[in-house]
Amino acid sequence: MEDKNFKAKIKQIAVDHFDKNGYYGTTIRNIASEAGCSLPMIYYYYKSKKELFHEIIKKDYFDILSRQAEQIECDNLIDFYSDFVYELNNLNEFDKKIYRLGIKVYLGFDGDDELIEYLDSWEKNIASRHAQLVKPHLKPQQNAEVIVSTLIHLLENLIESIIVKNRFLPKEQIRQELSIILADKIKNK
Amino acid sequence: MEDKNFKAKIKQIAVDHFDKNGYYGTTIRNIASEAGCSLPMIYYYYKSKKELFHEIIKKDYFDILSRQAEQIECDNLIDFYSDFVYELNNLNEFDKKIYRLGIKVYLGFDGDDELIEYLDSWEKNIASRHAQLVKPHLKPQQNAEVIVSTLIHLLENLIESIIVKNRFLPKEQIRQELSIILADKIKNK
DNA sequence: TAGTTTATCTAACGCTCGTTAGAATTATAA
DNA sequence: TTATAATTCTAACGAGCGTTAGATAAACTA
Repeated sequence: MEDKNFKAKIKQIAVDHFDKNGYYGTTIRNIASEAGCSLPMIYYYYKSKKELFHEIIKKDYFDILSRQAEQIECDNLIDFYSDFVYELNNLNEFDKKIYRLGIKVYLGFDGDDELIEYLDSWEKNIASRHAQLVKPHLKPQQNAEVIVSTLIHLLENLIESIIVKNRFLPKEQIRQELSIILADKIKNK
Repeated sequence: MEDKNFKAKIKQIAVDHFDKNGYYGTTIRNIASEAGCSLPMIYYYYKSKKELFHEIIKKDYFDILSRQAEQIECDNLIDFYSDFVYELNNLNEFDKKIYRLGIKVYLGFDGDDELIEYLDSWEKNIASRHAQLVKPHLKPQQNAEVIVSTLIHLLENLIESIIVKNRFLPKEQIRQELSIILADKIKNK
C-alpha cells in the first residue's frame, strides 16, 4: 500500500470510530484491525492517538469551515443563507462525520480542554461575521441585535439537524424558516 | 454512611463524571475514589456501570422532562415559551448536568444505541405536542407547519445555549427572539 | 550489487479497566 | 446475647489499553 493513500485510509477509519464511539471509546487496535494492518503502523503515520484526533479537528474540520466561509457573495440574504444551509445536505459522508465531530467537540462533549477552547474562539468570530453580513440589509428601525442572534440560533439548529441528526432538509423548508425571521425585516431590492 | 444518602452521593458524582468525561472516559475507580469509598461499594448499590448510566438517563433525565411538561397552562403563547426557556437558567447544577447528559445522548454523542432510541421516541412525541399547543393560537391563514418547526428549532437551540453551553439567557432576550417568530402570527387576545 | 531508507511486523511493557470472590465489620432483631 | 442481615473492605482476575523496542521485508539509490 502506498504511503499517501494509506495514511488517508487510517484517518478515514479513525474519523468513523471517533464519531461513533468518542475519543475514549476508540482504540488504536480497532483502527488498525479495520485498516488491515498491524498496530504500530498507526504510530508510523501518527505520533499518538491524541495527535490523530487533534489533526482531524484542527486541520480537517477547519478546512471544511473555511471552505464554507469563502463563499461570502451576498446579494439576497435569504438566498444566501438557504444555500449555505442546504449545501450541508450534499457534503460527502466523510466530511459530514468530521463536521459532526467538530460540533461534538464545540459543545464540549468530546476532546480535551485545549481543543474546546480552540473551537470556542473561532465560533465567536463567526457570530460577529453574521452580524456584519446581515446588518446592512436590515430596515433602519429594526432591532438588529435580536434579529442576528435569533438567526444564529435558527442556523445552528438547522445545521445540527442535518449534520448531527443526519436528516435531510429540503431547500424550500429551509427558505421558509429563514423567511419567518428575515422576510419583513430586510430592505426590498 | 446511611444507605439512601450515600447511594445518592454516588449518583451525583457519577453524573458529574459522565457529564465531564463521557461514558468511556468515566471509571468506577474514579467515582469510588471521589466518593471516599472502596471500589465494590459502587457495585453494592448499582449492578454495573451501564446500569448506573441507564438509570440516570431513563429515570433522572426523564423526571426532569416530565416535570417540565406538567405546566401546560397556556394563556399567552409567548409568555408560556419565554417562561419555559427562562426557567432552565434556574435549574440546580445537578439537574443541569443530567439535562446536559440527556441532550448528549439524544444527539447520539454518548450512550449506547438502546438509550439513543429510547430518547428518540420521546422527542418525536414532544414535536407533535408543540404543534397541538401552538396551532390553536395561530391566525387562520398562517402556514402552521413551518411556524411550528421554526419555533422548535429556535427552542432547541435556546435550550442548548443554556444547558449545554452553560450560558445565562435574560428573559427579555428570550421573549424578543420568540416574538420574532410568533408575534405577528398569533391571534390578538 | 551494496547500502540506505521506507514500510511493516511480532512481541511485549506497564498500566488501567470492569467486575467479583470472599472475608471483615457493623447494625438489627430474636 | 446470639443469630441474622446490611455494609464495607482487601485482593485479585482476566482483559484491554496506549505505546514502544527491535527485527524483518521491500523499495529505492549509489
